[in-house]
Amino acid sequence: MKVMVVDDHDLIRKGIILLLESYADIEVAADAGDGNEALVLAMQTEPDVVLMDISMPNGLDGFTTTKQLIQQQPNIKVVLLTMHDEEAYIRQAIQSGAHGYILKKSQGSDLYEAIYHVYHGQRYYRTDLSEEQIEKMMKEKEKPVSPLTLREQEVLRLTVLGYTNKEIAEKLHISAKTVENHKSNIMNKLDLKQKHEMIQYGIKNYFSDMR
Amino acid sequence: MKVMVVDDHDLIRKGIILLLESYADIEVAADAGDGNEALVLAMQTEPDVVLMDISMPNGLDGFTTTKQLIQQQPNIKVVLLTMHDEEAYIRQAIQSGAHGYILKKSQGSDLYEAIYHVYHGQRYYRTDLSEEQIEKMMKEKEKPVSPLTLREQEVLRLTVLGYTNKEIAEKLHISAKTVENHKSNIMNKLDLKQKHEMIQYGIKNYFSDMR
DNA sequence: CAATACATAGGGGCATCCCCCTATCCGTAT
DNA sequence: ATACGGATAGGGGGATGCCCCTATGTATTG
Repeated sequence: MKVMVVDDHDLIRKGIILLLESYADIEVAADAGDGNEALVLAMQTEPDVVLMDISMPNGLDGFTTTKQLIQQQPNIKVVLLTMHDEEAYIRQAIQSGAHGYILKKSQGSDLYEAIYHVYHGQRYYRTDLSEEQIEKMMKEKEKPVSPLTLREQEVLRLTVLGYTNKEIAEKLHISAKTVENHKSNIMNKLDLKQKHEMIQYGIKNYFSDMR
Repeated sequence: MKVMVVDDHDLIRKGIILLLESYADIEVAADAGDGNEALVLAMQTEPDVVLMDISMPNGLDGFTTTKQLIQQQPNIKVVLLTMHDEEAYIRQAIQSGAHGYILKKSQGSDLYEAIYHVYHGQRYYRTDLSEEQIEKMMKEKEKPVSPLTLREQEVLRLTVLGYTNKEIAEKLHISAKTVENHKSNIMNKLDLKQKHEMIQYGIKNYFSDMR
């Protein structure tokens, strides 16, 4: 099985490569430090399976890269690797088309298991969520990850970062009044009464891998 | 050199162990998944060098564990491993007494370098900060990590979480006016002009490993 | 075709925040 | 002893935010 490893942390990537190479039937064909590099190297080396971290820099995160990779090489299998075990992450993983999902805290043998299963065309999601929940999410492929619209998400993100309505309005090229409306719609949709509930919802859902 | 590896992510830990074992003069004597386990195993196996992640669960993070480890075994050397390259982290590392500091994004060879140097009694801090800045921080061992007072830090933290002045005042049992004053003092101290700069400073310094 | 969702924008009004002051009390350091 | 930093609190005024309302254009969907 030809595997490519994608992770922006050099040290971690090297360690994972050694882990993979300890299996006789795995060959690490390439490794990349970001999404763009991954797309290029996948074309050149044509790996069977790509093992990819979700948190990556330069705007091209693991989800986005997975989508593009599968579009580019439809037969490629992708296993996402992350420390996050939250519904929003798993839903995004499913919607990105990833074939596998494993946690950094999981056992070393899960890594091989995941690659083996997806190589043979099987799905492999190892999370704390139940198989039923995963199945349900697979059937809801079109359901938005967030109850908020894209615009509302942008407004919320900028609000968490402390920008005033006026500043947000300038950034998004709309009027401050519209920003107010978006905020008010967010509060209604999520059935929130106080500003701090909205901020904390935003932090939890859009900044959980802040760094 | 007998080395112990401490990281709560099993997969990452196993990878790093393989990386270390590829060096002939390094022997991985033990590995631990949290701070408590690390303290116990360090007693039992007496490693020369401990390579430890900073972000760890159960309240006992890398800094705290380092302090306790050095108190328990004064001849032990600790190398901290993290993805954070920010002044606050490095200052805390210095104050915890850690002998080395390397980033997950750094090169594989830095890992060996760090262990080799601290084993031979030298300090090894590989960050984007200049050697002068590190030297300065070493001389300021007692200086608080934050330029803000404890009260200001509390106010900032609650502000980031979206609480209004009135709500913060109630939580801290002070008047809303005093909260305003603290905020204004924060802005002056940090030489900030806009609210979002303060919020983002707060996020960076008090919520960087949110999850 | 009608209904719905989404993004846009404004009016009016009240609450809150932010900024520039002044002020007191306490503890520590020079 | 005096000076300084830290925490507390208030006045006044202008800016901003938030809430309730109305309104329009577009796109999608039943």
